[in-house]
Amino acid sequence: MNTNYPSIVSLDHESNPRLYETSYNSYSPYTEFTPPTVTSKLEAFDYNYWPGTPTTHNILAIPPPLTTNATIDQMHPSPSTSQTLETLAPHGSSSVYLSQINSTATISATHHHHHIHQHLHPAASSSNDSSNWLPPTEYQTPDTYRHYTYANNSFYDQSQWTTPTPSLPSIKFESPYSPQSYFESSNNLDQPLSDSKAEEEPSSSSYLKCQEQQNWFKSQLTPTPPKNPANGKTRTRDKYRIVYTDRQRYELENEFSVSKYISIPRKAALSSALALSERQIKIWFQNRRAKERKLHKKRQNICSRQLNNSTDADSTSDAGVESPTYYQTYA
DNA sequence: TTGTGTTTTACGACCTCC
DNA sequence: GGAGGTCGTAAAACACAA
Repeated sequence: MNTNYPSIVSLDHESNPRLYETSYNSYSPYTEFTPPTVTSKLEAFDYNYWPGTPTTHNILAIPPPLTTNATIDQMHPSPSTSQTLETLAPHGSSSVYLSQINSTATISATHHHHHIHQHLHPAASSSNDSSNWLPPTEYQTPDTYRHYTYANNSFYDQSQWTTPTPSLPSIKFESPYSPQSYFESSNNLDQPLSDSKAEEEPSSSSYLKCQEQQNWFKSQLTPTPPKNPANGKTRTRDKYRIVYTDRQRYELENEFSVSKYISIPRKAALSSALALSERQIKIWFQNRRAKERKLHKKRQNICSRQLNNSTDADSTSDAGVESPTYYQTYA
């Protein structure tokens, strides 16, 4: 079976482009991990591909409306619009329907993940409120496509960008985060294509635009930097701490939901995938466990108060997070 | 807008384990 | 001794009521 999958690299078509962080905030609160409702899927189009290093990802993919020949993912059929939802699974990975992003969406990708998305709808005032969604006829076709061929359970990149359709207005991705000078030197996340593919790229405006988009996306992997990252210290007078992007938090939370203690290989993988140092990953997990303990303690206090239990001597236990055995005595 | 409380990064002190 | 754990805390970022 051969199916052309449209892989879209698009500009956000909204007049006020929303950043990745905003969208995640709106339907997938990383702090609580409440699975988003089914309806929220219609707020965004996501396209994903994996040309690099190992990582784990959650993916949402909804095809553009013109892709009538797209295969519908049988595992996650759309509840309302049977022809428009699909999941995309290049290179043996799988992607998911957003409503399941926190339950069954953990994906072991074999390659680095780059992610560019397009909002198809204005944000719903609530996740169940579809009254202000744009109708499908209002979807905008992205200006460039890249086709994959699906065969033998794999996707094969045909390595050709479509000719841009009438150019979109020039949209500058002026993220408030990540000055270019910072992320340019930070890592190798600007390798969205395999080496062999890169030299095949036409030096067209669409390709340059694509690169610009990838740079923008890369900025979403890069936290607000310290003023002077070169000195090796992040706690400076200028910048006491940086703020992680929602995607970084999301991936960290995802990992935390799998295990409260991160393994060394996973730490290295996350460090690479999220453009954070291993020390930052380690400390994030330490802080996250502390938060868990704090929340658990609070819940316990409430519970014990409700039970009017006067014997509260044991209420300081750390049951929220199970420590490694050799730390339990210390704790 | 401002004041205030909470959450998020980041670290030091101190500890255990290997 | 080094890595990584908890605990406590600083300060930035954020949320929100007034």
